Amino acid sequence: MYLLDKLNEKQREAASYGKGPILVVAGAGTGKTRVLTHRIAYLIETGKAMPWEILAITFTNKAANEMKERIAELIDYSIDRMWIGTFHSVCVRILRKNIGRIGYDSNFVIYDTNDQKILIKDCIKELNLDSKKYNINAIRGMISGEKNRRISPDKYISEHFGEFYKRNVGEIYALYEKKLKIANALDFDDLLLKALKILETEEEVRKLYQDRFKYILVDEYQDTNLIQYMLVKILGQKPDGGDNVFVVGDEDQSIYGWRGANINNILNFEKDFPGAKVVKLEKNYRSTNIILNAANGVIKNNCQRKGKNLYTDSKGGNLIRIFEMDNEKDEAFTVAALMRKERRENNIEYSDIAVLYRTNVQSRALEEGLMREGIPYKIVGGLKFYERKEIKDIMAYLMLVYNQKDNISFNRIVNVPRRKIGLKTIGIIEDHANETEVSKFEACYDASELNLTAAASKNISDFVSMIEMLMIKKDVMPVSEFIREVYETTGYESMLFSDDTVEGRSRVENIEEFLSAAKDFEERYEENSLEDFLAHVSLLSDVDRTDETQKNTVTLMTVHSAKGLEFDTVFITGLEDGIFPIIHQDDLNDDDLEEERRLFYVAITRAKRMLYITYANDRMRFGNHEMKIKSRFLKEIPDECIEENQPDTFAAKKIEKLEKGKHFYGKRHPFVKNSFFKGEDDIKHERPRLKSDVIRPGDKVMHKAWGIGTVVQIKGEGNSKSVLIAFENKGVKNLILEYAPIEKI
DNA sequence: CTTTGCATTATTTTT
DNA sequence: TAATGCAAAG
Repeated sequence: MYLLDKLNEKQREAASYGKGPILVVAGAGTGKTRVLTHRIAYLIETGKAMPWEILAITFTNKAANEMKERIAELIDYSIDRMWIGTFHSVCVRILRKNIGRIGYDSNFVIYDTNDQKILIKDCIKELNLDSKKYNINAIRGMISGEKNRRISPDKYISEHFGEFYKRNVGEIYALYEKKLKIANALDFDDLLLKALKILETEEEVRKLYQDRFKYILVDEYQDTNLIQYMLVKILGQKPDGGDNVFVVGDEDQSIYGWRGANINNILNFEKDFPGAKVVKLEKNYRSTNIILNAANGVIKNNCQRKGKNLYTDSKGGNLIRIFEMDNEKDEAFTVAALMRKERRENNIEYSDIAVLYRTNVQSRALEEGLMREGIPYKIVGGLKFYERKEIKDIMAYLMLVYNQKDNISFNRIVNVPRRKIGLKTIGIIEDHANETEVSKFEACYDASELNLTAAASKNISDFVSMIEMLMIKKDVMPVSEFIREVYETTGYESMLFSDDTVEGRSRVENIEEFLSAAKDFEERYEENSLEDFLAHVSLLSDVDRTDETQKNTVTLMTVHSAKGLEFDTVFITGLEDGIFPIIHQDDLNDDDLEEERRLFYVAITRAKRMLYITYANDRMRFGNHEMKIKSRFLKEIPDECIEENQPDTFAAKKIEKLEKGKHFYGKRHPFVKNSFFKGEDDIKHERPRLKSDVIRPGDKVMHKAWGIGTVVQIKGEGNSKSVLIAFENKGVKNLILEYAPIEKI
């Protein structure tokens, strides 16, 4: 069939497989997305399924969108009614329709990690427990873990009744669940759990979806957890008794064990789904032979794997260059210098370059280095737009208007902007809410009967009427307009406008950006109600959130975020023992080490052509200098793939210069040169020069000495290109483009 | 009721 | 280092 012509034999075998369970073991870069999209297209084109009879589950929304686009190119049918999304978004869809059956209202809200923590904190306080001994993050993790093992609070308490600490954790867990229920809210785990529960207990619903989804496809199967496995299992069951699931994954890329993902889901697939077919894709189309050999050399040290060896037709490739650096600032500088070199010598666009690291904190030093060096970059997951206060506040308004039981959102905004509703007023409301077992907003209706001052009572009722007005408006306005309405009528806008600081202004800008994101959402999706928007925003992953409009910038991200992506040139930074592999508290068990190794394997296999690895001898952590030794993983890369380097001459010269120079900064350790880039003058003349193609007559430029000017004319070619610039008050100057300290503005 | 300042503590990875 | 929390003062 022509559709499958472009696939290799193995890929075709997988894509055209008939009914029954099948596992496609797809190594990195072996074309698994291709197989998935072609299989879906194949099922539709051959009449085996209609678009709405297909359910495809991806790891991120971005992956889902890309898959939709690719499928749309392959087939003539409309894909609108095809379900493609993450486990979480698919479950939300199921829940909106059916959650009434298990005692929730269909207008539930989704609580993110941050909301969870607030809730847990409230629980600890309410139970009069010592907040020092009960660590919120740890407890959040424990609750999530128990939920995913389907252990109820009661069960947990009875299992640990003799253990004081754990019993109390159980009490926190119980209260946490109760509070969620009162708020008609679900956390991330609940989205999957409640959907599963409905499918298990409601036969009608189960039959409906089992019937509807004739074919189920799951990507990144190695990162599914117990609940996700059960969802796949139950949805995949067909009337004829067979399981109809098509899963794609790679045990060597299982990197979410800490989140409950179970590598055994993929390792035991054939046991779990009797009669399963297994197809292995081992031919790699992404990386050079050298990079593949390095990756194979590393991953073969793992035991938890079925074993496979990636190969490629392409021969050779560039050696992997490994750099030993003094500290993280040098590391950043060297990365920047090498990037510029790649661009200059190999014509590599910045957008084809990625810098990967193990932990998010490492991005800071890199960011500073790139900024100083004038290399455009974007950070995935770094500064979280949707976690900024102003965005969370507006979101809280939206959530409260949507679901008046949402106590977390209520707390967030009752008094923002100031409405003279203080802690004691809220306390009284809260007590009343607890007594009568209603939400705080609902408790506000009784404000006049409570022991409040007249003023407080009035303030509360004004607040209530404002929210009620918005509740009416939400149904008659498009989301983006409605959000603006909220922004204005709640007084949030005037609050921001009255703040004249830089911070205040950037908040206004952020809100504007948020509004345009809402507008964009409204135009892009057909299901674009407030409800859809709220779910959409809650379920965005870091990769989904990154600004795609910024072109030609390098990308900085964690290795986790890089899963599924590829770049021409990749830098893996911080290859130090204790950082990568990360060691938490002195212990690193074998399972953890294997996961770290898989993570390193994922990092290596992101690179298509060129791979750089760096490590620093001294890294600043918690404001202290720490001595580091190079990662044990580096020894696992076969020698013949590596070229060990000192920083290249460009950087080395610079370091030398600074060493004997006067730039010794740092308050606590004056003897360590830790502010490498503070030497402004040294940097300035090595800044990237303006490329002639980015500057045109009419452009405004900033010159270091002469200030702002306008480009009049560009003369000459190549290196000798010169530019005529008219400066304000300084006359017209002729400058050699290559050396001129000018920046476009 | 709000703001300020000092002290403490946290860093894996994220839907 | 930077973010958060708590106490004290305005």
